[in-house]
Amino acid sequence: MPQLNGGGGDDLGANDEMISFKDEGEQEEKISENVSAERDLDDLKSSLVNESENNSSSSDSEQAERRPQPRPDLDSYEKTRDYFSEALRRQQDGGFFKSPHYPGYPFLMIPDLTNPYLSNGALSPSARTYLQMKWPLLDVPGAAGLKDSRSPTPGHLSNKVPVVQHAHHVHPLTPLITYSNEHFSPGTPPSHLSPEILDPKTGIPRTPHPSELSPYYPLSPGAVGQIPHPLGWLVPQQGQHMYSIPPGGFRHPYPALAMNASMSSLVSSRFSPHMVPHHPHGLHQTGIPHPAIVSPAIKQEPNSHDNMSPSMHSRKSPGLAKKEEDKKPHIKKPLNAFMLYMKEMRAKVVAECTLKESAAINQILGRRWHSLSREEQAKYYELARKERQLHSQLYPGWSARDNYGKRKKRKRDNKSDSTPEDFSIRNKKQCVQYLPSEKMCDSPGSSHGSMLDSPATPSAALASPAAPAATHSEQAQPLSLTTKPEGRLHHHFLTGKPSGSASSSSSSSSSSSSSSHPSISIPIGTSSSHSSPILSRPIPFSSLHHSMLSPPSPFHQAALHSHHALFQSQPLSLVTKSSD
DNA sequence: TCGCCTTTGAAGTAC
DNA sequence: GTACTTCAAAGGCGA
Repeated sequence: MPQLNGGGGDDLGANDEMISFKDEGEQEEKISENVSAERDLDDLKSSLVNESENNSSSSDSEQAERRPQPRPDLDSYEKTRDYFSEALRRQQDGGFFKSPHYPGYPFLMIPDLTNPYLSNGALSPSARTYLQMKWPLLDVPGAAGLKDSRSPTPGHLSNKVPVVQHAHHVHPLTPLITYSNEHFSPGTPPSHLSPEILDPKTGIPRTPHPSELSPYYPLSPGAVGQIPHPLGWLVPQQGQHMYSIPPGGFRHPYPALAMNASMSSLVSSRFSPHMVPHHPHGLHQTGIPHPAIVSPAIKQEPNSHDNMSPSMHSRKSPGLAKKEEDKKPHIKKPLNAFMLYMKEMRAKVVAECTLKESAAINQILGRRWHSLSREEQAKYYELARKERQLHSQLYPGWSARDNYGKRKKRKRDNKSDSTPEDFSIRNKKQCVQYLPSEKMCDSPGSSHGSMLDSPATPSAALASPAAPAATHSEQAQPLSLTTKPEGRLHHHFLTGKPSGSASSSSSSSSSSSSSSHPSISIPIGTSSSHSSPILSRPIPFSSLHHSMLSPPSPFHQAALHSHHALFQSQPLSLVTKSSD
């Protein structure tokens, strides 16, 4: 499969071309991409991306200092991730701006990321090498150093690692999740935390092995953000976090994780009072704060005194509960595969097309997502899966339901209650597309849609890289043409759920609706597609870069070909919205 | 200032 | 089991 580059490369994220941003490009383009175009593009992207990124972060040092950081502690692991990914990317590519598969998840690219540690608990050579390569500036201890987790890195730093990572199973997301933002719980980190560290797999508390403590967190990203650091450019720029920690971060169930930039102070005073987890009710055995925790302040007020978990709140009396509900930290949902992908690729897309509107960008990303190879998607699914796992571990009692109604107003509620007339009106309103019609921007890829639906075992899918394109085409059920766009309203309408298809992610018991990728729902003429790629506001196509439109990748072509019979007449337009 | 727009996926509710 | 809803990120834009 052309898109697959050496499996090994994958792991390291070296195969930049897997999904070249310009996948539309044919080989010739690819060649050029790799050479001059890439350079140009890199320059362009770098400048653009940096510009945008730096705008927000402008110089880390500067911003870190002047920016009011209302919640310095809440460093987004995401931003951190981005920074590091970028840094890593540059480091790895020698300055070239390539697109790793997981820029945001550099560690995920560690070969055998699932087990970077040797049986004896020591970091595996490969992992170590990886770390050193990826985080050279982070002072990754050498073999010996790694073992001595305490020496290079403060004990307080080390203790957070285990929180996220299990002894023998380093969570790929660990690095992302700025548990670094975490705080260290005071005192005797290891000893005190050890009992709280749960083995992700077993759920049994375990004592972190020294070797697993510091290696990945020689420096907490968050801390980096605050400390003038040579890695300034690595420091998270936008103060946003994927999972921010509530101001009272340490009061929430997972105080230990709350460490972050603000924690810089920690560096000096590790045991600042607020850092000490109150851990009142033993909400969480792990005492792990998670970036997903967002204080209501983020969107509301950061004053929550209680760090009670939602579940805790639920136990309170209605009135009180409601009141506290406003204060309680908002634990965000873990990002799904697409979201992860979006976060990673958004900057690139923005850089390439200069588009700023997320709606348009998301359309592009959505198409590109479909154009991703199975393996590539699998990686994101895997990441998402792990993130969910981690999230569930961190917030055992959390439920997506907890966030229901948190939003001020549900967008487009009309969806459910809209009448046909409404649709009609809406359709008229949406007569303009953000993106050009399928012809222009739609890629066949979009037609075949995601090949994987949260595969239960993405890794398994990956495990068989040998799978020929044909296989892909088979699995890649083109059909996701689906329509998610239309799907919103009736996406199940034709859904033929993939029987057992690639189905479902491990957790995907619910992959239900969305997992119906393979479903063949051709929205032709369906007016219901309010979620079609059609936007009310037009975006000049001129602003779109050709590369942004998902191009037919070989894989897509294969898929299309195999399904030609089915789709020949339906090239896939994502949506043929009946706008008339 | 707030909500919508858009995307996919996960998880929830409702039937 | 199916269908539908909500939320997750993002940032420009309209009201």
